[in-house]
Amino acid sequence: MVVESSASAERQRNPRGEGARLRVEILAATRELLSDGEAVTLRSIARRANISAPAIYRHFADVDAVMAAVAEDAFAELTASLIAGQATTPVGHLRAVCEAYLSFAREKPQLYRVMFGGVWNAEIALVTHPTEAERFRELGMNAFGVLVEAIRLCVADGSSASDDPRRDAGALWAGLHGFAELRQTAPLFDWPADVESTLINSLAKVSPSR
Amino acid sequence: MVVESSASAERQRNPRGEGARLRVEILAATRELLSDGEAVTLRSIARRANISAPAIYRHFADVDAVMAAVAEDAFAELTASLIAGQATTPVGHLRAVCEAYLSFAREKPQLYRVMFGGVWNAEIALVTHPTEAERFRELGMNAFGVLVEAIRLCVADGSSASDDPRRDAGALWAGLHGFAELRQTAPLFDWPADVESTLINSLAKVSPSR
DNA sequence: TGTACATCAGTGAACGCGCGTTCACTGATGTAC
DNA sequence: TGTACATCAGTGAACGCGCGTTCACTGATGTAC
Repeated sequence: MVVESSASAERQRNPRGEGARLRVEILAATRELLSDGEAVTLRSIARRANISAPAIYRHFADVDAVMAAVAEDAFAELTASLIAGQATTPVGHLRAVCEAYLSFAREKPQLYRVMFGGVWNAEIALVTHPTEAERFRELGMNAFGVLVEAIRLCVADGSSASDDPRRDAGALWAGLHGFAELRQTAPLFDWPADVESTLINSLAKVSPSR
Repeated sequence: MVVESSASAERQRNPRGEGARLRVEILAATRELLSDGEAVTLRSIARRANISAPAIYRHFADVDAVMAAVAEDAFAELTASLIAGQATTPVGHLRAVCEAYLSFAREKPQLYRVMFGGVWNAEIALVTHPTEAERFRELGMNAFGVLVEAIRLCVADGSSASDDPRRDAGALWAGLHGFAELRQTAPLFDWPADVESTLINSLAKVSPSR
């Protein structure tokens, strides 16, 4: 049984200038709900963060604003994880980037869906929050740029036959996204073991390794 | 203003043996909500179908059962549309299949998401409705089989260099799905015009046409 | 140094809403005699 | 042929719930004098 009013007994208020601390606690609580696969509502966030529901309004305009902040952090994490790998060759780097992308999607599926899965309806957001939509486009382009650059390095190196890295990176992104999502959505489908390498080899036009 | 109780004034009850008629009206109402982008709830379905909410229970166990029936119909439609095209060559057929897939996803995005988008959480359904999950696997396999067969025909014809049509069809499905979804989710991304043909040419290993 | 006060982080009660689900019912229609 | 009755498609009121949002408030803490 959840007793919402017990919050005050367990929390102690943040000191004066540091109300911003609650902001990060709210975001952390939202992430927890997502990773536990639970429903994200303003009230469920408040319960997780052990605060009363109205306290969220001091930090966010509404529940969409919370989700936007979560998504923004997630984009930064994704981009960081894409470039985190160490590789000795351009092709090795490209493979590491793709693997990092799929790992992110597999390990944080709900978070991934907030970013790319249309949970947060893009078409509506485009109309109602044009500034935010543009911000996410930029964040997405940062991540996409890593992929384009990885292919470009392979081309420069002679290991990719791509004649249009941006187009091929777009197709590869589609392939990785589709694979990441369908693996979740259609787990009963008997996925061939080498779909990932097939996507990379065919779309980035590199030769199979080993 | 919606007056729910006016339903009886406008509808006339189905005759005795034909209560099943309401079943198809319920499914049609659900499809309308989806294509209008409105929320699908038991009550919203009832409002659309111009019946009272409890009337749905005579035909479906719950709202999930309605969605399952909608998805089932949609799979049949998708498979039918994939094989509807007339083509003179195997490669032409393959391209027509892929185009039909993307058209379905573009023209009925919400319906497509019910089938593949994880709106209807696959992992949970797997546990709670194992029989239904298996049923959907079969329906999905029917559609997928069209793609595999299209590549096989190209191989037989000498126009595809695929050495594993099932694997390449899996990768192509991922690519088409990812492209279909991201085009919706990330409309601000400046998609290259030829992503579709790049996916087909590279993953089905056929040479560019014209 | 002591005290009055402004600030501000957060609470708790309350609201109206739409939801899924239940229940007893209604009333037209087909059927049995 | 007429009538009583069973069937059955669908209604309408009611329930408890969780939701987002509002509002007046509380009470600890830093600051001004």
